[in-house]
Amino acid sequence: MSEIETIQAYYAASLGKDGRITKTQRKILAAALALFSEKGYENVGTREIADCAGVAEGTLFHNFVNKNGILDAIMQPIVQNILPAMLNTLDQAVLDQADQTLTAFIVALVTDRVAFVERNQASLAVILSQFFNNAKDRQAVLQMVSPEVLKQANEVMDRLKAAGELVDWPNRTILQLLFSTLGGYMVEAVLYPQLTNRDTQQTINHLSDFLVNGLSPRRMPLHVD
Amino acid sequence: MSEIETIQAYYAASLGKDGRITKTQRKILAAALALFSEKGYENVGTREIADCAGVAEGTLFHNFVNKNGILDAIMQPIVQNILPAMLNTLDQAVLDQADQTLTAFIVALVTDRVAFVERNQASLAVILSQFFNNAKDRQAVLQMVSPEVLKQANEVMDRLKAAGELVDWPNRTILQLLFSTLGGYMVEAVLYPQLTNRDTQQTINHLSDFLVNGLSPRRMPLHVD
Amino acid sequence: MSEIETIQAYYAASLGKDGRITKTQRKILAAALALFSEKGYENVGTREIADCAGVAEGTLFHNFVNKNGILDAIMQPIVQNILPAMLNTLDQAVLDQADQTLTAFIVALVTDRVAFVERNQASLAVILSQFFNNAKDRQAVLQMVSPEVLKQANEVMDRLKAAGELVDWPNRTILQLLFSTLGGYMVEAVLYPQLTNRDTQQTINHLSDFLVNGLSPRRMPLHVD
Amino acid sequence: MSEIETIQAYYAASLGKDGRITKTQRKILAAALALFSEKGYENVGTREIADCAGVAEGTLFHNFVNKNGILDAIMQPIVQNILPAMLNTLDQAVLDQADQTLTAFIVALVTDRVAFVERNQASLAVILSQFFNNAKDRQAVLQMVSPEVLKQANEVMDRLKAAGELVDWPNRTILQLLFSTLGGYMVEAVLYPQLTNRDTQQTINHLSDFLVNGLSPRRMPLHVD
DNA sequence: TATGAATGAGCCTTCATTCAT
DNA sequence: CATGAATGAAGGCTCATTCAT
Repeated sequence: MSEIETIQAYYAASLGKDGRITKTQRKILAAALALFSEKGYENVGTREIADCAGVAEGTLFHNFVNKNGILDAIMQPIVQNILPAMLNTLDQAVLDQADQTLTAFIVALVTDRVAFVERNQASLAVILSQFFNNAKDRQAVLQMVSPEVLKQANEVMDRLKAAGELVDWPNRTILQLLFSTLGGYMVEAVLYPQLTNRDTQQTINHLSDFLVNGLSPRRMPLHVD
Repeated sequence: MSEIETIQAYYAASLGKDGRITKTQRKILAAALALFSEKGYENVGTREIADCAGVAEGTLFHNFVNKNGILDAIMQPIVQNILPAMLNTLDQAVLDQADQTLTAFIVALVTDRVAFVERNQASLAVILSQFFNNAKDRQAVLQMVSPEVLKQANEVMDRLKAAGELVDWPNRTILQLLFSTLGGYMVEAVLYPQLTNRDTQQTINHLSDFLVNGLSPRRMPLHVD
Repeated sequence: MSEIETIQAYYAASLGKDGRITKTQRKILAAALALFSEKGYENVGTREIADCAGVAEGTLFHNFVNKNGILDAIMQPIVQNILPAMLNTLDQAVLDQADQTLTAFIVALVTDRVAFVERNQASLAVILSQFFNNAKDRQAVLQMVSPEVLKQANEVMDRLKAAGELVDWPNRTILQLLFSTLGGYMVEAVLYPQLTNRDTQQTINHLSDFLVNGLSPRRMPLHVD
Repeated sequence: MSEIETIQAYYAASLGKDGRITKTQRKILAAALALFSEKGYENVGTREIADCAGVAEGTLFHNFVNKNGILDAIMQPIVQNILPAMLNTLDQAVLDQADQTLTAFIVALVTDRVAFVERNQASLAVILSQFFNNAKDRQAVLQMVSPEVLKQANEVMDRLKAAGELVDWPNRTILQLLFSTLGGYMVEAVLYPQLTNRDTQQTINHLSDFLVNGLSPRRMPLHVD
């Protein structure tokens, strides 16, 4: 599991490394995160952010060039970490175990991601919103995901298929089903935190069970007339 | 399956009934739909819509009161039809068959929804965007889904559970997994139509297979250490 | 006292003469009068007038050319009658009496005007508003007062001065003081009808007494150090 | 007499105290005052004000929040000073003299107000216009006059009545007649400055004479048949 | 004559951004 | 570095007016 899983932690860590993130910047990012996740990027003004952060409006532009720069600073760390961290989890789950089962693998993944979502609700809400908001922003989000990461993902899936633990569908299809299930959970957790099942362990069980059954190799194929 | 599944068809039908939707209104809605789905609601000006529709700016307000009125006119028919149509499909699938199997049920549902998504890409993109954009709009979207519909959904699931065809989890959980899988497909199809698998039948097979395996009653429960 | 002292009466009379004012026009004028007097000409839209009158918006322009045409139709009758009627009153008061006293004169005038104001509150509110609203409208109001009328006013005052009943100041000054006193009453009555003294007779007495004492010829001039 | 009797002087004074009124604000207020008094608040656009003041349109809103904020900034100082200053004049006139006569009192008041009007023509035109324009604005104007001021006014009048110098009518009636006479003068001076008698001293004499005679206690009441 | 959909100029206001202090 | 007054383009919306029906 990646060590840095929260926005705050991320910036704290960056600060520790080379002091790039100042106290002023953190105040601004915290204010912007709260406002963006509540009202949407387009519906929050720079004045509002400045007021809420307790700084002057000009300070925003000194530190982040653009209003969009603030958004980037919020999204980047998450987007750049979410997938690598996920893959790392997969990898560890497979490598650490003597017998590489889909079950162990899925459970590890789900457990990891559920925890991640619970820790980064606000940022994820912003990212989701941006992702769906318009074609240009969507491109930007996707380009943050490096091709390197996809290669790793394919390797993991191929290994499981070779072990007879994963259904023999295209990796792309499997990835999409995986993302759908985890994404569906994320959406509910992020948008309706108060409605979501509080019993985290049960949630993990259901998601895992569903995925394992859905993605195990079939003994007999589905018959459609 | 509902007869009216496309925005255009919907308005045409309304027009046939009582002439409520005029030619002008349709021109505006078509222009707005194209622009909103491409650039996002907030990034499209009323002037732009008017130009693109070939009418004066004032005409927008004459016909839809608000910029937001245009959005509503785009979203309402879809939102109010998407879930009822889905349930209707479920119901028919269960009732029409002598032996009520989960397979028949899921296949019918998936087939129906895949077709629906392919026919309403643009509108769905707008709805997705709005849904994630901010808390207030999200509320509006959800309130368009009547409680009546949820009651019907529960009845269908209860019937399948009684027949020993559906895993014995809370309906809420099952519904969420169902939505996740279909939603994940929808998101891909809507946002990246050019990347999506063109082989519709195969897509339906994979989604159905995944869901049937994932939601069938377990012979032996998942074992977690 | 002039026979036509109310807007409604005026239009009814016009209608009787040559049928110029139709039922539609009266509905429009009634609605416009109510709205203008409450919210001010600029703050009332043509749509609002049309709705309130129960006609289509286009009908307003068929009947009155302009939004301004409606205003004119409301103001004209009052403005063109207010001064002539006033002078007529003065004249009658002076001519009817064997001994032409200022008292009889003032009492007649005040009685007449108080009654007039009480009958035409709404229209007067509109006229007042327009009068003060901007220089151009003010010009328009004043040009509705014909020079003929002013000549008559001067004749009346000269006659009273000759009879030793009126202070020997310029007619302009006397007229202004007269208007001030009556105007002040009018403003209060028109703008705060609920606050105004309900005892009409006492009001008349005070106004008359004040004017008679103020405008009688002085036995000894005011001494200022 | 209050020391601050002109808009310009007022703002200059405020500026002196704590620098609240900036040069930019004064430019805007001057431009707005000129335009409002000429064409009426509703008929002046914010663009026009900005152009005329030599600033950007946004600057208006930066400094006064609203178009209405500009109006308030013009009206407030006058409205809040006009009545207090008037009462102060009354008070001084009565207290300063050994023998408290109505004459001295009225002359002081009239002299003071005539001077005030001549100095604040433009602002008064705006205030008059607003006052008559619609019910809501009228309320706003009246609420600017504190009840404290009315109490003082009553005290002054009671003192003069006790000294046998003032007619024994309700204070409300006396106040209304006083306001009518001064208001009538003001209206003429404000709306038709070029028509108004330039001989200020004579104007003061006529107004004073008229008021003193009109408001002195009667030796014999007016007889009406 | 009456209608009301269509018009488009103009309105007030918001907002990200700049820059002198 | 931080400030916040100034900017002006762009925004949504109102409104009197026109005109085909």
